[in-house]
Amino acid sequence: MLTERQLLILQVIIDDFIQNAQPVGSRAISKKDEVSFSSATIRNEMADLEEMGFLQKTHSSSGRIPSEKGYRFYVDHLMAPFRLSKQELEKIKNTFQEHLMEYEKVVQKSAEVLSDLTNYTSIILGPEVYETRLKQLQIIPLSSHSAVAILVTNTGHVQHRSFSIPVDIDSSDLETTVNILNERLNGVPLVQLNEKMQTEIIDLLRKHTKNFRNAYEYIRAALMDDQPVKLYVGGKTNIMNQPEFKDIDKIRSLFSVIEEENQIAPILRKNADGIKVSIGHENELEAMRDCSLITATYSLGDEQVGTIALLGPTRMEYSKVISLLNVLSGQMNKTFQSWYETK
Amino acid sequence: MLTERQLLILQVIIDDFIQNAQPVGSRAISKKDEVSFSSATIRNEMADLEEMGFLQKTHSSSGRIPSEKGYRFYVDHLMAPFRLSKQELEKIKNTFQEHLMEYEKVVQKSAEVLSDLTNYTSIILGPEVYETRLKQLQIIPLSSHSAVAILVTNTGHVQHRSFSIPVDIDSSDLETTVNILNERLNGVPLVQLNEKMQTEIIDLLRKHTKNFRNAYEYIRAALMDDQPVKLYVGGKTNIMNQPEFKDIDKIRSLFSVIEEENQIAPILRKNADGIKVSIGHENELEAMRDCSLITATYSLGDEQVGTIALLGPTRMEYSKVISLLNVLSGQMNKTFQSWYETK
DNA sequence: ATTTAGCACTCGTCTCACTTGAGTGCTAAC
DNA sequence: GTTAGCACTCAAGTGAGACGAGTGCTAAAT
Repeated sequence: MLTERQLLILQVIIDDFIQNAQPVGSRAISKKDEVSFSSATIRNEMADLEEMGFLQKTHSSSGRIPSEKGYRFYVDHLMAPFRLSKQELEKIKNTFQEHLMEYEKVVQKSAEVLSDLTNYTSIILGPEVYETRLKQLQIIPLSSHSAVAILVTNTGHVQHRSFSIPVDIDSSDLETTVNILNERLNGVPLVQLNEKMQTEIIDLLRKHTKNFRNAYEYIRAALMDDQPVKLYVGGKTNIMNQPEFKDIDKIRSLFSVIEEENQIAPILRKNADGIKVSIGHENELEAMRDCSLITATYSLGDEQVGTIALLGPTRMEYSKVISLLNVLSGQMNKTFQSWYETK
Repeated sequence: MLTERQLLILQVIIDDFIQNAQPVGSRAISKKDEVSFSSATIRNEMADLEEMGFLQKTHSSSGRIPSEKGYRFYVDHLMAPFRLSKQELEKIKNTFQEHLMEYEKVVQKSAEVLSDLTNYTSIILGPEVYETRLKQLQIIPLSSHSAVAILVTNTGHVQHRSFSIPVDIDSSDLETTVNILNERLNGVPLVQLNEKMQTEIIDLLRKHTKNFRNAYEYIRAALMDDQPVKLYVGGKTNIMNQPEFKDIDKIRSLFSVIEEENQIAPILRKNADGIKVSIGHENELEAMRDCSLITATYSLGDEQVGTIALLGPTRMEYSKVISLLNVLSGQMNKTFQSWYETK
């Protein structure tokens, strides 16, 4: 167990290091107001803390820096709650002021605000589109041999796909198909769409259209194989501001992670409610081994959940970031709830 | 005027430097097969070429590197045409094989292929959406107090906007308005939409709807103030592979340029037909002062024009890039023409 | 009149020894 | 238990020397 004094010293060291990114020496600590014992005493305590794995040295005669275990302890037990400034709260509020009624835009703006207020990189994962429900399906002909299929969900999400119409498809068949689909599939979650089509609609279509298989397949293909996991990223270049990332190779590998949706998306997706902090090697991805990722969730309406995350060095302002994510996800929830209340 | 020998030497130097990114010395040149004179002779010629401004030294006793004037001369007069390899041509073709009928996707793929084949960063500016013509307008209600407005163009481009419906708007008014707009505005270029609405449609609307001003304003606002200059970027991290960009500050400022659509878009937009090469300080933007930007145009249907560009260091494989852009823009033209032929 | 060989000179880069300073660990005194 | 004192460590900075790639110039060769 740690003594009071050790707790204090650990906290001071981590706070200082988060601020200055420099190893913290015993003399520097002894000068702080909240510390009243001599540097020698502190040295002894630091040696103990190091032995316990909370601190480490960059070289044998350097000051201490927090280890990942140290950060973990800090986040779990030590960290003082952060009071966001008036301006910061104001900035967040403003994001939700202009009420454009599209979650895409709100999310994009949120990502920008987050990265702006933190100097880290924000990543927001859009909500699971497949949990949303079909509102309307439409085929709009563009020319004699092409058309665009549009799918609208209850959240106002629009998904579309152009396709060319083979000669053996009758345009009235297409129309009939769409009508039937609209009638029968309204309110069905996108994720069940395929299944429902296969089981319930096919017979109906067979009855009412000449060449049902073709028209049906075309509409299905046009709308189904999209993979709409949208990622919104803000402040990509902020990564480069952090002194721990002055190495180009590190930046490059981090960028690859951020740009590749299928690398980062599953990691963000699998978070339960609340705020989760992943420090250094707690992250799955090799490229993030000296980063911390802090995630929170938000929900759109009743069912669909998205994730907000901030990516920074392990030397992160955990306290501030967590406060920010709390406030922001709360705002998002409130806003979206008011749009999509299902009562 | 330059002598034959000077031309040869200049070409050899630039070719070599483009390959190796190292200052080229007289001895290295004299060893090349196509060069038959001694290093001393070459030194003399190099001194002359430097005096004329085509070459420069990194320090007083270093080999020569091309100046911007040197690159300019190379591009205009010296450069040997590049023969693309079978595999490269194959890769480009494959991009257009799977015929997804959406220019957005084709353009995105093209950007990826370009950056992939060059190790530079590709930037493609989407076509001027406003030159496309309105195909259909739709309002799809989401709930009692919200709806999504969808606009489809003749190119299959879909633009949408959710909005909340104020209580004083009658839903039948909305419907009537949309019907009238569709009837009257089909085929009108988006850029004229606003004007046409103001002049021709307003009277009609006044006649047929109770509270025309509101419904009309809402639809207008919902669809108009989007700014759909889409930028497709491929191979962002390629920038970091170039040895001239091992400085983080340079990378950061370049990234800012690439990410900020309104910085780079106007520059790309203002290109005439054909291929244009901007070397170093010929670029307007400060951040691009040691880059070259090579742009080409493509057209979608008959009127709308977009731009493909490659961004790399001034030490760029001009010859290869120009060949690639030629082939790719040709392919894009061909593909899009077949989709949107207006006969 | 060119072209070339030869040589002195320049400058960046690498290495090595040396210094400095921040910081530690340990011991002995308080 | 706490602190002062001191020897020790190591990173980072500095300056001298060696090296090598490359130049410019001059004088000889073609």
